[in-house]
Amino acid sequence: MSSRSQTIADTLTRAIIDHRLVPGCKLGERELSEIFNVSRIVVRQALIRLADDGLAQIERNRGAFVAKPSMQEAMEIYDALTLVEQGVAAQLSDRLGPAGWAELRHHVERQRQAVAGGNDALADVLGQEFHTVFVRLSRNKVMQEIHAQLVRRTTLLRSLITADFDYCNLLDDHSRVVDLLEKGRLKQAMDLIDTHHRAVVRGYIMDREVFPEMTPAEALAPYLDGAAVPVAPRKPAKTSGNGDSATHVHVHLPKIDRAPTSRASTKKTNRGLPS
Amino acid sequence: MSSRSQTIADTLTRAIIDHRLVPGCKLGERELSEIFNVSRIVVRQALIRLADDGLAQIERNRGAFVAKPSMQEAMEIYDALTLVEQGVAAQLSDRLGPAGWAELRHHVERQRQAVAGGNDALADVLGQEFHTVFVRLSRNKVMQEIHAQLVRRTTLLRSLITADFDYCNLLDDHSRVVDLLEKGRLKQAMDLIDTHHRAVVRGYIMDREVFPEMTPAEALAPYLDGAAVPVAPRKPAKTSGNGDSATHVHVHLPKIDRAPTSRASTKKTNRGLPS
DNA sequence: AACCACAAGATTGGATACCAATCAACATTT
DNA sequence: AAATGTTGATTGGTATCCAATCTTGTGGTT
Repeated sequence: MSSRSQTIADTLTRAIIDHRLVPGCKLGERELSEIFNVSRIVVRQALIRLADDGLAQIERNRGAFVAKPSMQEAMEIYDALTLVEQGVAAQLSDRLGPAGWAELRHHVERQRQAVAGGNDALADVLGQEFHTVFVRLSRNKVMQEIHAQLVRRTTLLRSLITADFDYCNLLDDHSRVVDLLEKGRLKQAMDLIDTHHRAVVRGYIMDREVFPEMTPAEALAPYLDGAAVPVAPRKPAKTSGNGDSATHVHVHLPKIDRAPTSRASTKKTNRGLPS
Repeated sequence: MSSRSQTIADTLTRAIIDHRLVPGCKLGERELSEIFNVSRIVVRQALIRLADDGLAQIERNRGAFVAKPSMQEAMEIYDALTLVEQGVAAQLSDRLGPAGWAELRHHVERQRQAVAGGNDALADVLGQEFHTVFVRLSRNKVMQEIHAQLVRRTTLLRSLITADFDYCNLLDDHSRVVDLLEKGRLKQAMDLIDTHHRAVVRGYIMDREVFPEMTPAEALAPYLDGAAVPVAPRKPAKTSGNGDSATHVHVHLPKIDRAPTSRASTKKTNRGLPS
């Protein structure tokens, strides 16, 4: 059994990438210690882990908040992710054996069937997973961990932005990347990876503020007893600034202009996560 | 001022990359708390940070030790580093302006002068720094942090292995990488980066055990009062197994075969760090 | 009404003391 | 000598306390 602070950090990480804890949300020590029924010190250790992973930021004497990356940082994260996946692609094009290619194709096929069957939730999960499988085939655990961390941060970003892209065009990218790589057309594959990520980023419109729809206690409740995992807790981001009806609690506001500035033209919200 | 656990983690990191704390060395909570004059809790937080960075490993109910990566992990770290630097090279070849190229050339020139002047210590530092400057020019803080972390881990590796390579051949690699990149010969530059790192790794012979030559208290003493930074505390790795004269304290031994197995043909020890 | 100063409350960072569980090394017994 | 307790040391964790700092609310001033 690993340490308790680790399991709490894992739970918080889970809640963040599930968008149940949104950027800017305050993670108070006392509050969390009551939720998890541990001492404040264990909570603080968990928060240190989160901060090291870039998912939270700790401000001295102010406390910890779910990280709220700037647009600049968002671009950097996607650039880094692109760089890593391109590099892995280059390695795989040399070293990957038949079994590896088969696994990639199998995965793509499973996702295609999910899409065909209308199972959007599964398709989303598989789409996310593709990148993970891709990197795992490099058989480099260090690289895997770096990649996983970047993926978590991109997932965090998605609750801060409003997606606005042509979703369907992204569906075939995975398949084409595998094709290109296996045929040895590395350059084209790398370009496609770049385009793939750029297509996601370009559609992003970073909203000024995001309002939590529940308290940390409510957000974390589903994870506590190790019971049912919530299937699709994500809702489309509310971008209208005056939607102040619900309990907008515990959000850290810079106390300046919470004016309604973002009227995103939401062709398609990021309910379905890009992959 | 940042938190105390952060400064302690920084100090320990420093001591590790300076090879004053060697892999396997036990980092006891009570001992460190007395050294730094803080409570055990702060020390534990610092150790969590170190473990997250891959510089320490915490074993449940056993304590924290300076990380002792396997040969496999060492290869993976170098592969990851290669991948990152190749990716940065690809980005720079597109995006870097004249000022950037000038900075790189200036840096190489400074190192060359240091070598010419016989200032080996400075040359080593500059050689290490080149990679950092290189990545910084990508203007991607996320990538910088990932790279810095990998560099720290490679530095850690160097106290676990015995270098055995032709040192002089590496000296010009930096200059040639800059040349190739500026001329747009990206592929060759990337190959050279790969070769550069491979040349380092291939010369490595991983020793079975490494014995600390001082207690953590002695190792950390120079950093405590923020006073003099030790210039070159590094000694060539002792590889003869029966050199059991000094105080081999606090090392974590698996209790099996501490037999003298490594008789490295040390053409040139890694007193001067490869860069 | 806007604005500044100041006091009160809340939160964090940290110290200390204490306890249970576990591990390691030693001592004992066979 | 090997197996088996026993004991001490270390870790993981809790509870309590305290100082420093931040936030907030209050009240006076313009």
